[in-house]
Amino acid sequence: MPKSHHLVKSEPGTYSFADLMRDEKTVWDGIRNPTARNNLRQMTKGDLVLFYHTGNEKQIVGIAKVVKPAYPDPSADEGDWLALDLAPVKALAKPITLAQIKSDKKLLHLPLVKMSRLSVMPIGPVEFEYIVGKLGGTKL
DNA sequence: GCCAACGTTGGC
DNA sequence: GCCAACGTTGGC
Repeated sequence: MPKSHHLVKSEPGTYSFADLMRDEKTVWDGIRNPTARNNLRQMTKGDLVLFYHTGNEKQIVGIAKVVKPAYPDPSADEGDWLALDLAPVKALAKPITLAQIKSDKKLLHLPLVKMSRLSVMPIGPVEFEYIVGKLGGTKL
């Protein structure tokens, strides 16, 4: 399966990228939205994931990777929900704010802009590279 | 505090 | 099966 790129959101007060760096690995569970769940299902081992902070920050702060693809969410009592395991790759040299994304024609179409409730979404390879490399000033 | 953009629920 | 009302999330 070809590699894909995604973006996940987290409230930094609940679980931040710094927490992921500290833990070295985490279970990404608790997703209760069908669209987000379907996106989780598309992610395979080794896929890179942008890590976005919601709330006061509203910015992409780091890159993570999938270390274990989707499996039934252990935190779900009922229903068809998925979790997966994430590990940190590196923090972005320069975080990219939502305002910056909204003001950039190349990124204006990202689901992040209009579908504010969606917590897991695909990102095209071109956009991913543009965000990480050009805007984020980060080399993988 | 309000609004936008969903998803869910329940009456019909 | 439709859709109005309500709930939720996240941004402004």
